[in-house]
Amino acid sequence: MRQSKLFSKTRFESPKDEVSKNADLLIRGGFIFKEMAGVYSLLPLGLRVIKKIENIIREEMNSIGGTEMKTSVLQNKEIWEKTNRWDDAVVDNWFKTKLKNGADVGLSFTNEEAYTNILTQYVSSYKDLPIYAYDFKDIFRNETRSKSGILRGREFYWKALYSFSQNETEHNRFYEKAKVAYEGIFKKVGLGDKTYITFASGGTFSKYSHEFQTLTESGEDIIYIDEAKKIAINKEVLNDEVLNELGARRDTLVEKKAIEVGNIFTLGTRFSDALGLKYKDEKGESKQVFMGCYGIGLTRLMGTIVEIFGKEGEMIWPEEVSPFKIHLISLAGNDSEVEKISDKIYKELTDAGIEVLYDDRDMRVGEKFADADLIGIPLRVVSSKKTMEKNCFEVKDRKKGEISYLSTEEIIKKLK
RNA sequence: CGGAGUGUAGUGUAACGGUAGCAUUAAUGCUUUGGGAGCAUUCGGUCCGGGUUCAAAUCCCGGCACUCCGACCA
Repeated sequence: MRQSKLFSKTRFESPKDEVSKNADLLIRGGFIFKEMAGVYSLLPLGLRVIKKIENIIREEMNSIGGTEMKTSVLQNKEIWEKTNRWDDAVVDNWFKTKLKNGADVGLSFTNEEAYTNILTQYVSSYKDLPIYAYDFKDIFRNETRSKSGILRGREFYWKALYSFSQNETEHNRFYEKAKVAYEGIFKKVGLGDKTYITFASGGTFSKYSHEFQTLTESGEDIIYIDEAKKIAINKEVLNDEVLNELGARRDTLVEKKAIEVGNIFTLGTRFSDALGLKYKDEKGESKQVFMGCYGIGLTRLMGTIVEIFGKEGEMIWPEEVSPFKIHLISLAGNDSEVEKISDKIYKELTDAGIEVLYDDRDMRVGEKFADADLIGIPLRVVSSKKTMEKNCFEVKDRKKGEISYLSTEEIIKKLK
């Protein structure tokens, strides 16, 4: 993409109404636009990052048997009354509205009811199970206080997968697979070494749920890490009994702040009971479907990546989620020869299937480099009179801080 | 929802109750071109509603919005 066609502009100064690093850098880089507290639009660059994350998650979900679909945002009150989650006294962060005919509808704050209800139509035999269905969706939560930029918004984008199994044994097998898939996701988006699988409170059907917590000072959660076991325990469930059970010792635990970037938990039959999701087993006996839930907030994940990799006035995206692979900067000035060469490498890289943000604007170097620092693409390629004379391009690995001089072919090779 | 703070141009900031200024952006021209360049000209603003006053960005009341701390986070 030619940067001259990118309508978003970087900002020299921090917005005065944001304190969190993620919102500061994402707004300054032109990734998001603040609509109101806790509500942000995704600009072209931000959407590209989200799509990258989305594809990473999609691949992992599909690899463990997930089937993608899309549930509606408008929700039917009757369904939620059956699970006792319509009443504001029970769930206080609903956004609710009315149809013209006066009927109440809600905007999805989660998806258990929708999936369970849909599947009552389609599941009748043990042969229909298991089912692993998921969607990417805008979710609405009427938080009393949104905070920390895009980490806790009133409207956000998430992935939720629901597993429907014949029984707990079958459920547990998938649950363990989901854990591995989640680890793969966080590794791929660049958070692997800072993200810990964390024991958290479970609910009716299991002792624990598992959260994926990424260590950072800007986190809201307190967790206790056992570095040797590579696990963590959420402060909310930490007690002697739990320590005993997990074989951990208090004196080896380290207290850390973290952001919950994902969670998986066992739902059991709570929703299938309430909504009548049953199947007939081999003997013709009626059984309740056993459920699990697996969530990741994509917008929160993007914010977390910025918290981890952002510095003052500078961002370096992990390669897998970077909006483009290469930031090509042309320092042509008035030199039409340099411009020709810049256009040429842009075309060659693009033709090779590489995503390039091409800074073809007529601006000074300082400004172009400052923009590149904010936009955060990890690989920067400069085309200038200097590089033209050397018959190559300057390639900077921004993460390592290394500069090399390569031909177009060598750059393509480097990215393959 | 409780507490604290803040609302001035697209952005960031000044102004004792007395001419709304500076920087940046944008526009035009000339110069400049490897880290937010220089000169000149131009455009653009006091959150909303009420009150006090000869006079309100400034004081008072109400509303709205935003930030932070706490509570909450299925």
